[in-house]
Amino acid sequence: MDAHGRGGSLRTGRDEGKDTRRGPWTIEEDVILVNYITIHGAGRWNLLARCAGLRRTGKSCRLRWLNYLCPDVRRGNITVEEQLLILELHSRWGNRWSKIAQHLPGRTDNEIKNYWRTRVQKHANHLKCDPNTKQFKDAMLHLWIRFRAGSATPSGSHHNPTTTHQNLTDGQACLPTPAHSSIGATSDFRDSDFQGNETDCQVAHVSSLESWTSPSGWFDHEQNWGFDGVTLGSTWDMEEFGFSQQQQ
DNA sequence: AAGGACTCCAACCGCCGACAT
DNA sequence: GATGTCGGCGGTTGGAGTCCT
Repeated sequence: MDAHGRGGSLRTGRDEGKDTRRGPWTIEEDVILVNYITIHGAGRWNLLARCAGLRRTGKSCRLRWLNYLCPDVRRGNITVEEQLLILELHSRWGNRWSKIAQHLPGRTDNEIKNYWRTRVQKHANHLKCDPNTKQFKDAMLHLWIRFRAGSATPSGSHHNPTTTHQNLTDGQACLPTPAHSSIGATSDFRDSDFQGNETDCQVAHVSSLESWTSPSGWFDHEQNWGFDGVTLGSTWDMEEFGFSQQQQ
């Protein structure tokens, strides 16, 4: 247990004026929270915490529900499609995690934030380039293509060529539905993908653009990144990608 | 097999804006 | 307008699990 009282300790809560539990949630607490929200709905978190008999702060209840207990939350690895989308959205909006999360159904801002800090930044450091640069995105694309050139599709076997853009609002991402998602399937780029590939950061080599097919239908027939009516930044269009090809 | 290093992620904190009183 | 409360956000931490030697 640390000085901040993690590990399920109790302390005097400033807000509630009574002992407030902190640290990891127990199954019993989860059950209480889920049952209460099922009956009364979410919101009014401080009141909820008191009425449900949870010795937790409203904030803690909200966080637990939104990041873990909410049935909409997708568990499992972030797919390659999601990784590429996160990369693009982050280059647009920076650390606006909640905004980014809005475009990845079932993913929480906390999860995306963790992913960015633990994986993307590490890979970027490995490649000695900024994760928001075209070079880094090209490297990611390259890896995706290499991955795809192998035996498996990057998102397991859920690629569905009939996937169509849903009726999206401006800037809304076209993502595979959760039903198509490969929960639990390892599909992200691991460290090994980056070993000894520093040159990938300089030039993304695509051997055959003709054979390009979109991950889960993310690229339309004009090879635009999968935003309805919105090409996500010129750095992602195939023309520039072809330019990269010429640079090698 | 052991233990140190590393990775991942759940959960906390502080800050800020919106809203109520 | 001032103050208090609440919800939401981004940054950070540290425990648990995994990997490596």
